[in-house]
Amino acid sequence: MVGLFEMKKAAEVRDTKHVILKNALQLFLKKGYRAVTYQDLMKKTGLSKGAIYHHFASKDELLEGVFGFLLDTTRQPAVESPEDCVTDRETFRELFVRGKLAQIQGFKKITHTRSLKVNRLLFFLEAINENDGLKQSIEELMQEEKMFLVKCFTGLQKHNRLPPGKDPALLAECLFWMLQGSEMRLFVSDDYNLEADCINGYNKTIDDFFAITGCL
Amino acid sequence: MVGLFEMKKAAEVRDTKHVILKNALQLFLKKGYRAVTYQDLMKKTGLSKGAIYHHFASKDELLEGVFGFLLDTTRQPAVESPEDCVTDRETFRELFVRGKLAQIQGFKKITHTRSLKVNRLLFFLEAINENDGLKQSIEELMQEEKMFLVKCFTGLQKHNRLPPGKDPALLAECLFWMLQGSEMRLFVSDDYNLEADCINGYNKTIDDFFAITGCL
Amino acid sequence: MVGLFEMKKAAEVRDTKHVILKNALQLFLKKGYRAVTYQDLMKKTGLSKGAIYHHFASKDELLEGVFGFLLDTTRQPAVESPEDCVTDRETFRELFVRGKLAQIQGFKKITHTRSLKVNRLLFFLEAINENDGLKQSIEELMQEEKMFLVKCFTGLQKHNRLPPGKDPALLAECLFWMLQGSEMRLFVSDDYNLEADCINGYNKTIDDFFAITGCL
Amino acid sequence: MVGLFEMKKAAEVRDTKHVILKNALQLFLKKGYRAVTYQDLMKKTGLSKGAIYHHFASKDELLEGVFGFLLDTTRQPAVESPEDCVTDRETFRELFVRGKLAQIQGFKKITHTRSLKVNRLLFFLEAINENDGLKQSIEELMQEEKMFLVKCFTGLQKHNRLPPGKDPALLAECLFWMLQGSEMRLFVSDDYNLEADCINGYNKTIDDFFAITGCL
DNA sequence: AATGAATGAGCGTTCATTCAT
DNA sequence: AATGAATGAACGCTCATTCAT
Repeated sequence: MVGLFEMKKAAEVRDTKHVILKNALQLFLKKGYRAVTYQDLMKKTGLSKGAIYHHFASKDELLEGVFGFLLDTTRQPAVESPEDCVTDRETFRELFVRGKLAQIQGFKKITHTRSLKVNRLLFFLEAINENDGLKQSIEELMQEEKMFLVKCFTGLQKHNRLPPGKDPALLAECLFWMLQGSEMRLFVSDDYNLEADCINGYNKTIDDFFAITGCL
Repeated sequence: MVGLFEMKKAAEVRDTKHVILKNALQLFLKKGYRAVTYQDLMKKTGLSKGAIYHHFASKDELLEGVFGFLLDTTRQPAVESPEDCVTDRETFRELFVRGKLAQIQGFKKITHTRSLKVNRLLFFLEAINENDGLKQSIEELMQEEKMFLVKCFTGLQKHNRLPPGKDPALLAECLFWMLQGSEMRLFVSDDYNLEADCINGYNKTIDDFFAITGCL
Repeated sequence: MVGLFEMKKAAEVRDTKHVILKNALQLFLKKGYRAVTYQDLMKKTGLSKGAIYHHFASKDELLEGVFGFLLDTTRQPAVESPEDCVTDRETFRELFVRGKLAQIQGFKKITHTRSLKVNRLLFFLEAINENDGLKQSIEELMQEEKMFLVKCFTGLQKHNRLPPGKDPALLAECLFWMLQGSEMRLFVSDDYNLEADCINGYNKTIDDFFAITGCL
Repeated sequence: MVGLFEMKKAAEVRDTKHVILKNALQLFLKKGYRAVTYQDLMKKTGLSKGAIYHHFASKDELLEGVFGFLLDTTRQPAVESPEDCVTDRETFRELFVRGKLAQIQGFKKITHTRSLKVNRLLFFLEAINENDGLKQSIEELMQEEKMFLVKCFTGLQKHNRLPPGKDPALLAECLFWMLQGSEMRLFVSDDYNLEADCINGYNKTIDDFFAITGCL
């Protein structure tokens, strides 16, 4: 039967591509993009150079593929109307942390890694430097996350959880940068347990933020 | 007797070393550490490979030298007792921004550059990755800056500028990460005027922070 | 019984082979033998690598096939007894040019190309270098053409068109090399219109030759 | 003494460069430009890849260097006023053949080779194909040679060695192409003794040409 | 007959480093 | 202190070829 045959072949192709992407991502995160060589890729994937080139015509194309792969596996599905779901600190925290957790778990599933060290940032910056398209993706990703926070704080305002006169948009932006900054801490620290440390970090940042701003 | 001749020679040595450090720093910031080759260094310094190797035995040693050079030229002299000088938002802002401005100007003096793009971060992360000693330096630097902020907020508390019940240490830490995060924005943005954009960024972050926390 | 089905299959085979030969020839003439890759061949033929290898077991075998194909399509049918047909310069010119024209048109039919630049020569020399069999073919071809010219000049002599005492064989050989040489001019020139420039070139060479030798 | 020292160093550099050029030329003539690899060059020169790249930044630059080297070593000094020296066939032949002989001997001195096969032509055509600058050089070279012949035939005309009504420029051009063509014969033939076969070839071509045109 | 995934040798080139001068 | 010729390992990439399907 033709159908089955072709499906099998297509699956194998996807498999090899997937093997390359997964292993390349792990290497890129561990050593940075430039530092990873085809030698490394060959050893890690068990494939020949030619096979990798058969699927990705250049290292840059591989970078794009890996980046897309990382975003696909990592991006949580957009939450519908956070401005309605979020009614207080706990619902906000739950929503936010749940999303991050899903991201981290997707990430762990493909990298089989517990630690990141500085290298996710390094990989991102190299990507930005090498490839203008990827730079855009990263900026869009940041914008998206900021908008999500604005909606959350709009929800909190609707339920009178903000101190009088506080602008939800301003609060959202401040929290966004604080989260960015404190995420850097993870990368600088030696090593960390992804789930525990990361989630704890997010929780602490949210608690601190609510404490210093007087949100409830 | 250390004659004039020896002094002249010593001065020349320091000169050549300085020429190498300055130009290497500019290149590292522009392209990242790994991407800079001895070819680049030769063209920029006008020296031969051998001359550079004469002063720095390897690329890694050069990296350390350049990093130390960057810190030396950049680090502002510690302010004595900020907890006494800082009495309100304006004295805090003035003190903080003055320090940053001094940093930026020292930086400009050696790099002759107005823009940084993403590459300061890239350079730092590469440095962290390549060389454990440098990683420590960076962490110490961050710790130092955090302590400075704690002292400032202690000063503010002494003058009743904090809302009741707010912990100066917590406020300092939150502002620290927010500043880190918002600095990232600069690196992601295409290009920026160091003095104007940077200082504006710091001012805006401080204003926002005082606005959302209710500090005066 | 050789059914319709088998005939159809045989025709298809010949078709595919023909497609490969035709396109390979065009590529070889355009870029030279060594410079043409299977990548190029795939793109031009629309076939897969495997398909090409199915019909030609190696690149060298393909070269032989293409060369034979070029000769087959290009070689004009031998003129019977030129020593009888050629009675003066005009009959000679007509006979010679008609043959060349047939060659060129056969060539155009398979290559769909108006220009050759240096590459026919390049292709021939590469062929000679790579494959001893092909070298022989080329030498035979040249010998054949020389003999044809000898017969023509014999015809001219029979009709008293040669100055007294001139050896038809010597005249033929001289014209042959002059034609070879002046053909080189075409390859060195940037580009040329096959029919017009080529035929004009032959006509001019013949005229010049008759002028300097005093043949009629 | 500084002068001697620097002269020695300069001589060594020139030596290495010369070694590379000489060996590269031999290889290019033997196998063609594309077919020669750095592997070949390393083996033949006894130098490392890096050393070759130190002197020639790319294969194309090496090609240019080799080509210039070939022309330099090969080009005979321009004869002054051939229109005066050439008075009859023998003075013409002597002048022409002497120049060619000098060329061949210069060539032998650098290549230590007796045979060329097809490859000088192949090398030239590849050079034309790869590098537009070289194409120009070759065309200029041909033009130069043609002009030289025109001057020779002008000399012959001045001494009444041409049949009445024969144009010296036309005769020169015809002979030029005949020489080109008959040189091709050498390249197609298996192998040949440079001095003997080449010079014999030129002599024969000249004799034949004088015979068929009636020049004296 | 035809596909295209996979191989592995080898390509031109770059690089940090060494060393005689 | 400084030069720059030379090294050799490794780089990203291309190629003709094989083979299971």
